[in-house]
Amino acid sequence: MSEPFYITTAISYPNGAPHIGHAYEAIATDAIARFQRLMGRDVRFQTGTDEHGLKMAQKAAEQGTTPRALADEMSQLFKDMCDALNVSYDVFQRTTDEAHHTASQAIWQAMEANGDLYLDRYEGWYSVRDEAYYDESELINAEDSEGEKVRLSPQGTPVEWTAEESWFFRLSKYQQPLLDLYRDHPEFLQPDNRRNEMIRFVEGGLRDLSISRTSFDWGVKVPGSDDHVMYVWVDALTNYLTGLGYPKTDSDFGRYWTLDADIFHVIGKDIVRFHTVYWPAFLMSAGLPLPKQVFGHGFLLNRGEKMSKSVGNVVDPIALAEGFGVDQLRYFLLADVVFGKDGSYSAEAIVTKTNADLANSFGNLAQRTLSMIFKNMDGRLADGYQTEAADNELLDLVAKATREEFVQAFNALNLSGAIEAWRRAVFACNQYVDEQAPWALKKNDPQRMAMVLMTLFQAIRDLTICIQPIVPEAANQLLDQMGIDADQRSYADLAKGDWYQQLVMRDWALEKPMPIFPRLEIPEGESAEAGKDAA
RNA sequence: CGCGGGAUGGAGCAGUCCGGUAGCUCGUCAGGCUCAUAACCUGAAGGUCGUAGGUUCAAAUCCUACUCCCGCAACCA
Repeated sequence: MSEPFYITTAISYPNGAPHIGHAYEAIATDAIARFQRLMGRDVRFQTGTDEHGLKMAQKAAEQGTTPRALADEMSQLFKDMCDALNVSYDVFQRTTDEAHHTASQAIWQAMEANGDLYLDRYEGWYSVRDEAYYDESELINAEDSEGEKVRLSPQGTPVEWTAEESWFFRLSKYQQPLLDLYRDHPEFLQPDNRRNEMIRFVEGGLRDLSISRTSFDWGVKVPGSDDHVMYVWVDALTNYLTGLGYPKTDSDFGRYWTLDADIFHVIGKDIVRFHTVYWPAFLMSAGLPLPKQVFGHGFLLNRGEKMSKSVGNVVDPIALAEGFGVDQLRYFLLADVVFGKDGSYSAEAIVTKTNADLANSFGNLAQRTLSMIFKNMDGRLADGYQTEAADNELLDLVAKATREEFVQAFNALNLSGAIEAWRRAVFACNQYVDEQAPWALKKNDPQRMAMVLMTLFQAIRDLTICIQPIVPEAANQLLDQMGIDADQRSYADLAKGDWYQQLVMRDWALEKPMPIFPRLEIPEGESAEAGKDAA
């Protein structure tokens, strides 16, 4: 059996509809999962929703519904989004599932058995209106209507010194083990700048963490303390174990969550602390293996501005996918945004990028090639294929790009770099078409024309297999058109050459080719705005 | 001294860790081709790589100071 590879997105907090950022994370993680499958790994891919906590309870109260009903409704939206975007998850884990409560309580008890939990009082500045504690340093000094000095929360609500009984986790105990982890395993937290941030944070000292609440009850009950629910992050992080069957060891948990397994969390840069400080500390405490890598990706900005509901620039990812195409959206986000950095998107950027790369360069390359084969060779592949130097050069270049450059960049999580390597190979193919001018050969050297078209057919097959993780749907369609068997599309198959002869032997014939990437138009209004920006 | 990110041809970006002819896309201009999705190919113009110093034979890249922009400041990907 092939090597296990466990990859997850963060679970989304569904107190609002999914936005482009959720879509970005799901798509990026999906691309990596698909890539690893094509590399022959036994991939387990999980995503889901984190449905507990105060905000969900508040939101439900506002809407006059129950937290459970709200969670059901909102969670479904996230699942629908993943499905709409071709996200190939194996498990969609909800934290309200019964099994998840069991798992969370199990890890709690494991931490408790290790002596890392204790009951104490949590004291701090509490805002009743926000239902949240604030640090002294966050408070704002102000005066009330009578001119009395008062302290306000960052949201401008009154705060009072409050004490609440709470369970604590001995996070302080794990300061050095965590620093050792960052030092000995720099790959644990990527990109590097995020790791440096965390090292600085941990070096600054870790306080024990309050990990239970008594002020509301929408959460996982603390074992033995029925009036306490777990701090949402304790239960949220545990979802990565739940979906594998933890605490049962004879489950997938025993296969994917082991000391030497690849365990990979893809998360947003805002929650790096939870995944690289709290999570490994919890796992160490519970005596469980740690993830191999946590990757904090960047945020997407709408035309360079942060998305916000008040500005009204929050975009529904499903609407984007419907407007521009799922593969187009995926391609844009993965090719145009450097993985790990913030990126910017806009309708015209998506249209420009995907038209240039997918429709004009790659789609048109496939279309012009397949059309010529269809029209001039009855859609059949030439038997007795004889190459010349130029053909070999092109095929070598494509092989190098798809089997080496793309794979190396992808393994290094340089997704845009991988796509860049692929794109350069596409350019080389178009260049080759121009130099060889098969339409001219058609008149004076049909033999040679056939060889040129066969060279292109092979190059396109390689390019299409290569790009599957990014644009799975279109790649499948094209490979279908080209007669490539579904079980001959892995990266291992790239190095094999017998597929061509197989097609010849079975007298396979191409049908009239259909363009896979139509050109897109910039929507009305968007282009006007672009003009305004330029002026 | 709160923390972090950014400043590279008209626009958007890569390159900065590991100094050595400044790269990509879009846009513009000129030419070629006509197989193809008004697509493709070639060439050109356009940058003192935020500012000022420093190290070096050599700095976008290392060091120092400064300016401007943008995020964050314990639960928003």
